Amino acid sequence: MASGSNSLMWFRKGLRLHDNPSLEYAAKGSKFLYPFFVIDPHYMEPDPTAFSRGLDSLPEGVEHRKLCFEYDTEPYYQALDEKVKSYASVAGVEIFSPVSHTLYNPADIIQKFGCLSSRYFYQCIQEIQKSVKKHTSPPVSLLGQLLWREFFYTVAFGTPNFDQMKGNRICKQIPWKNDDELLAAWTDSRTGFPWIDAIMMQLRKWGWMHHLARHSVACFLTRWDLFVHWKKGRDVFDRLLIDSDWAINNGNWLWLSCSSFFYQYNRIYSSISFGKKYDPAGNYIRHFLPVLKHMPKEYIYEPWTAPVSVQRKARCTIGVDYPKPVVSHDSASKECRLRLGEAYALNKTLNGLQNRGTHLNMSAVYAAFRLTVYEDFSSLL
DNA sequence: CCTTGGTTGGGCTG
DNA sequence: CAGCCCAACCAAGG
Repeated sequence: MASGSNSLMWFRKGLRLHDNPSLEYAAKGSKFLYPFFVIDPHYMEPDPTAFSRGLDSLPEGVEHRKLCFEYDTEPYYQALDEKVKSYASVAGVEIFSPVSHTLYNPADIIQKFGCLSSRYFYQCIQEIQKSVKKHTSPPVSLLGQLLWREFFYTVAFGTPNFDQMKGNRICKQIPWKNDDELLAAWTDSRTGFPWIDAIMMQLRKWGWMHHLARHSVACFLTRWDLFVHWKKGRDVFDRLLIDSDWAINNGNWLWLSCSSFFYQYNRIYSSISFGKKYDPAGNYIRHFLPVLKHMPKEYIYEPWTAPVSVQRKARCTIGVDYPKPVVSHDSASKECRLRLGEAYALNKTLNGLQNRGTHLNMSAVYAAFRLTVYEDFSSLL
């Protein structure tokens, strides 16, 4: 590109200066670089049909030779990029859009727009591991979490209708309930199961919770108790999580609902014993559900079992101050297992016709990981 | 064999 | 004897 030309740098998700090949390319040989960011309704209200101001807002008045932005595999951006390809050919603008290495990192930088490069983060982890004697390994380690990102990005991009049940060839077809009241109880922390309600409260208050907490509420909403469609929970997470990521969110809901990747539906996150294992005193529940603050720890995970005298002393009457369980756990979970068993049997007969189960193993994850050529970026440090 | 379960019962420690 | 850790078993689809 001859010097003296102008470049447009279109920031979408990756708002960062480090490891940003499109920004680097936009700056190279340009007389003027025009960075711009469009406030897109899609950011506020994820909706594939939402009106986008993306293209209408390209800065005018200046002749541009290059338009640079991060390539994005999410369907919303794929559709948008189609329009950009026609705009570019009319205007005679060169497009440069390398694959995204954006990482959503709410822990340190509270925002949604990926100020951290996954490749840079990978290098940081490598450096830290060199300096310590013992560390965990993939798949459960921090590095493992990066592998999952690459895996879900790869599968999501290669699977039509990845965010749907129907027409998604790796997704089990399961007759989920369409129960808006159960969904609302789950969303609004009114299920009567403190471990579940506390987690959903943290989601609404902080926009973030531990991933095993996410597993707990996803398991509860779908295959273990409420039998509500995983897409409904996916939408709530997508709207409320500050680190929401299309491929990872959908991938995990497919996983946790036993619709794909993982199928051992008898293996569950108990809404009572799972939290108790790590927090026997129930301090997490007390923090996010202050109404249960004075409930003795013997009852905090199952307050409906507390004698009335105990409830009165704790100033929390179940059914008045805090809801009774929205379902009877024993019969609800039994019903769920029955329905899943039937659905699985039916899916077996469908296999080969339309639905193909996907089995996950670590070698597939590593294969996806290698595609990202993280190793080439040691110079970033 | 598999990303991160639940339950039980034995054995150890204080 | 209480509290804790760990192994074994459970029930499973791809």
